[in-house]
Amino acid sequence: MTNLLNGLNDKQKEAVLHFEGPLLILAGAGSGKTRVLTHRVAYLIEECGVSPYNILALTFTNKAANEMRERVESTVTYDAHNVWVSTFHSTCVRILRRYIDHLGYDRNFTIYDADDQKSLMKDICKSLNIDTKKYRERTFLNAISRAKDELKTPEQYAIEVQKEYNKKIFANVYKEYQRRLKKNNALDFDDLIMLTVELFKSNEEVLDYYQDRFRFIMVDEYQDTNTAQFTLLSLLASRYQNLCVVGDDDQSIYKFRGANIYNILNFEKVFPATKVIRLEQNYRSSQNILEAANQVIKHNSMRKDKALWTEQGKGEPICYGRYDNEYQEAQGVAEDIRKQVRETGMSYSDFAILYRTNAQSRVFEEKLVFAGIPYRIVGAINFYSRKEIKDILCYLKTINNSADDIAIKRIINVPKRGIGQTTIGRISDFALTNNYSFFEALQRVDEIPGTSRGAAAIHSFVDMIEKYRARLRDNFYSLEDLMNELLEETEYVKLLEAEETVEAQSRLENIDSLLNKITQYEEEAVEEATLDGLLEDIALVADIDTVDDDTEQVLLMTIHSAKGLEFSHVYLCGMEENIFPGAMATFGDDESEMEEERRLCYVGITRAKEKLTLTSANQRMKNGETNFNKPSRFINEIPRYLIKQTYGAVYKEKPDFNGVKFSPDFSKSPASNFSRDRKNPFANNPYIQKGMPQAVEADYTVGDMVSHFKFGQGRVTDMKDLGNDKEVTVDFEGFGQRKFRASFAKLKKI
DNA sequence: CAGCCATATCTTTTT
DNA sequence: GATATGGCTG
Repeated sequence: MTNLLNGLNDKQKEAVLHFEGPLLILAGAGSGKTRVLTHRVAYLIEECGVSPYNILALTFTNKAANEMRERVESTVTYDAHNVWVSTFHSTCVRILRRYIDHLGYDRNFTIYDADDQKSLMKDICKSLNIDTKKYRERTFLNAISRAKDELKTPEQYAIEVQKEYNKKIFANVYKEYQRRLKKNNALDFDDLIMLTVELFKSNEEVLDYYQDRFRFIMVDEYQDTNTAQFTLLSLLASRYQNLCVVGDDDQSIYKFRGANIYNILNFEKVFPATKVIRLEQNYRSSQNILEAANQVIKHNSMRKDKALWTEQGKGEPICYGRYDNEYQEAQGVAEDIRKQVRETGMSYSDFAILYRTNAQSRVFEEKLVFAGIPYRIVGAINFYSRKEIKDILCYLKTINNSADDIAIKRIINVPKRGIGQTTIGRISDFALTNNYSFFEALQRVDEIPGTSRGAAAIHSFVDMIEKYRARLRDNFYSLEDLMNELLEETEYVKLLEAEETVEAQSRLENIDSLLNKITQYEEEAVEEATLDGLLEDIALVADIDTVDDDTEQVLLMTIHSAKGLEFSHVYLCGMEENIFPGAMATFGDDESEMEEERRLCYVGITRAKEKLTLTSANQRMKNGETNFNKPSRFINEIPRYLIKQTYGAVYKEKPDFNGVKFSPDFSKSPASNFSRDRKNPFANNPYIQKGMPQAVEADYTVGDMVSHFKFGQGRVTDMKDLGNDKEVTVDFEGFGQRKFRASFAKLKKI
């Protein structure tokens, strides 16, 4: 008992010692919430006699679940593995695998990822004659996802929007989408939650069983729950009312995914007996970092007022580096990391580079490779969404679930078998009119007119799939053998080997990793290793789940992915208006969007333990356009005395831009906030006087000597007219020939 | 049917 | 810049 409370502060102890009834823990960043949760699990088991079997702990990522499971197992002395620690989605899959037949689905259902959803939506738009130029697939999918977050069925959705004429099409699409999912025996991510709720609501015995099983429920990152998840929790907890949720409204950053902030703000209203405990002492960050975070988040109006404090010292100042462009920014960060590692002996794993959008990772990757720094990019392209991996998984999905049209269509002609778009179209139409699945239509290919050319290939494809199905059904071989034989028979590997390119080589390596994953799954499977178990394992992993904290590598990821993690040194990069906060939040008319961006900034800042570095670039390429953005407003929201502007090398070297001095106020960059496009680079440039001809006038010409701030003196050897600009070629002493845009290079005639 | 090139459009953020 | 689509040719 005593060691359960060792080293905990009074508030933490109070939370750990809470036994029955609803509990809301408002836990600020770094306030030791995981510790509280695990110790409370131990307390319930060891002091209150609760069976581990009756405890459920829910998280959002597998990484968080694994960490909590490990900590529970090392804290609790017996039977800890019986505690159900899992993500919302895995929990629901587990329940649905047992009972989904009550809802008219088959128990070996497939889980669709974003790619599969999009393919399905494409098919639907085609068959409903919807112009995807006018309405993009994503638009529908987003609307459907939001509806499901709110537990709205297609029928309810249709009733709700019947007065809005332009929404009618959405209702139709949603209805068709859901119909096709069911026909394919497939569920999307949102279905996992929504259908579990539906199951509980429609089936008293099932609900009864789980209510009794999960007598004590704990939820991490509660601020990110949506309405469906909240309903799920209320249903489960309604009998015993032992629901303990931990969250921080200041860290709510998933509104776009349907997170409902009122779940946390109104928790006490829904559960009137709630005990509320606030954890405000931070154990993670230095005082300077915490102060910066507090000051930034203070600018939000829609929040529960609170302030984190720490007993730690002030620590290092927050550094701000301002660079000319994103390449210099990345180089500056890479150099800084290398310097720190060399001088202080820190490990590369102590560093994280965080940014707002995945697109920003590319330049960092380039510079880290060049600097020889080991790194790992989290997110961006998930391992399982690589082409070769998806192809092979779709073979497995096809074998597992014959109703999954999307999977079959993806691989029916991969590798090339001479089954083209027209043939697939004919089969698809045939399937639709006769209400067959795509695979059933393939089996009846001889009845379909106009498909004779591909018929032989289709027969052998069908035979192959059926062969694997039969062997798997008869337990003929392991998943590993299955996959090896599949790779052999389809010649997938052979064809890649024949390519002899670097790209093919990396694809082959990825296939090897997938094979390893399969072997590992079979070895570690708790219950029987099955094909749909494997596919589900794969469908529900996020990229962040596979990150190993002990590997010597710098981590690069979005701030969203970094939630829940901590690092000694954090670089928050791309701190510019229109990047962070993003343009959507700035130009939208919804103040709450800006507040969400600010919370995201708060999350980013509070990831840092010892040192925080902010960077911005004056100029940045976005969607093939060069943008000039002001430094982020969030930088200005941090008190100046906390910030040390360090290696803004360019800022020092070039104190002016087109002759206008930089203001000492970070935000008042003269060249701020206009963007230019390729065709008309000066359209929005405030430095081009109105009425002036748009073409750039240069006071030098071929043969003239000019000077450049970096390369020194040189002779102009060529000038090419680009319409609105000129390309100038200069031969420098010592640097050779360089090409410039006259508008950018500030060349002076001498 | 497959492979190549031109073009359009785009970006938040993810289980 | 990168990716997805559409049209053309062999």
